[in-house]
Amino acid sequence: MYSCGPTVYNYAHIGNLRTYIFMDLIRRALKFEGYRLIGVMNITDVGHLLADSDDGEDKMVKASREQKKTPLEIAEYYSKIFFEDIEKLNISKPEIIAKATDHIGEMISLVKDLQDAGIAYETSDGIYFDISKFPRYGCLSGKNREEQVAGARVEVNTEKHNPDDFAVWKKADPSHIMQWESPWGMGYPGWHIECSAMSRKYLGDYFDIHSGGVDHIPIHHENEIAQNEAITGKQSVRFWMHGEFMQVDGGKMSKSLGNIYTVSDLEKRAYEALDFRFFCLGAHYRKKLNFTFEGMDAAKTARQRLNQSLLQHKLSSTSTNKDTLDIYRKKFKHALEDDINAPKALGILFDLIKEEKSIDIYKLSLEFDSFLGLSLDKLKEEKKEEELIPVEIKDLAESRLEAKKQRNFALADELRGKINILGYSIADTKEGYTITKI
RNA sequence: GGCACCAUAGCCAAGUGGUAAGGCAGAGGUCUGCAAAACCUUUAUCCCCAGUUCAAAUCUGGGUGGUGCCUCCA
Repeated sequence: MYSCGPTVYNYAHIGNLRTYIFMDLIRRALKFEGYRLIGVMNITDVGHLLADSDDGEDKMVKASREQKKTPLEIAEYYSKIFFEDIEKLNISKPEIIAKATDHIGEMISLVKDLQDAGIAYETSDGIYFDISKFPRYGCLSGKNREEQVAGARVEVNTEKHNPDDFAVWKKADPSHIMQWESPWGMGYPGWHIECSAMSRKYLGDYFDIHSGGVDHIPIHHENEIAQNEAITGKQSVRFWMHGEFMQVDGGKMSKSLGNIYTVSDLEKRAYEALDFRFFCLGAHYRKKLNFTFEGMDAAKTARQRLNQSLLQHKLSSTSTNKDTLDIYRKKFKHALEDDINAPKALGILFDLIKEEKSIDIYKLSLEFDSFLGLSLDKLKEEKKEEELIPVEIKDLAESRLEAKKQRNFALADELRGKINILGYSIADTKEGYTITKI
């Protein structure tokens, strides 16, 4: 399986992350079903152009200029954050992580093969893929090229044989920060070539699954197919799987609207990364999902209750009969097999935990969690903060307990008020009380 | 302008021919001195119109509304 990974020039936002959660769900579903899996994900640290597929500045170069760091520093910094983010989200790391800059040789070699086969040609500014040599071009998106108006928004490059020909290699002028030696002088790869070169290196000419965001269908993946298949003449990818976009407040996410959020933005608002994962699990991957903080609140509460309930199952010594468990197991498996229906699977888990408390249900939930990835095996036993409660507060709580015992509720309520004002809340339990920081 | 997709309770969201999963919120209740938490119960006929069918949220046609893409984007 090959998955389009991040271009590490900025923090990953919740939309990006939804797609990686989607990738993770494919991976987990396959493993749940007992498949062995080799997953490859690229890290794009060069060659991803900003303006359009052939012209404009490289994203890495732009970030490097703006942040006054070298492209390498930019890539390292954002890669690090990316991997921290996906770890928090319980996104399993693909078996092979492939950095574009580590594979320039493979890319050059592929470009050369294309050129030697007469599929790519040289112009004054680079090597271009000739789509007239690949009649199936556009097969993935069903795009009819005749209907597209060439150059409607992009100035037509007169050296190109066809308007949709795209660069597989760009020649660099001496001032360009990132460039490598090649048969065509100094230059750098086109964005699309990296995925072809790296997927072929690790997975061969034909592999099972390729995942990515829906936005990649019309250009990036069409180009990838062209690069992969023009030479071999054979199908390269068995299944293309695309994750739908996330929207925010019913519309597009964009910087100008200020509605792009990162994991740390969510954390600042007191959500855990797993609340976001839970939120994503609530919708099918092929459907747009509307992100709102109301929705995040719902996810957060639901997850808390799920954990709470599971904790009770865990502590139970009762057992559940096998047939009942098997029915749930079967339903859950069926949901996964139905195009990875995570929302349905989640619903089944919620049905399951409503059964009578039993250790078997806890165990089965852990099985389910190997797909859901909600860290159900790491339930918080609470109480951790007990130690951090100031003595002052503890004294007030003790006084309140004493007042309660003497049925002096007026005093008890007054003391509770004081505790609240000091930033703590107190809740009574059978044994006594618990204090938590507000 | 072209191409897609979507439209299910207050909100999010499953459901692709057989009579509406799940979550959040709300309401009622249990528990509690009270409260909080927790737990239990409860809340829809599926945008509109026409058609196909014994049977439609699910299929077809026509509306209406929304979103996305057509340029880099997960």
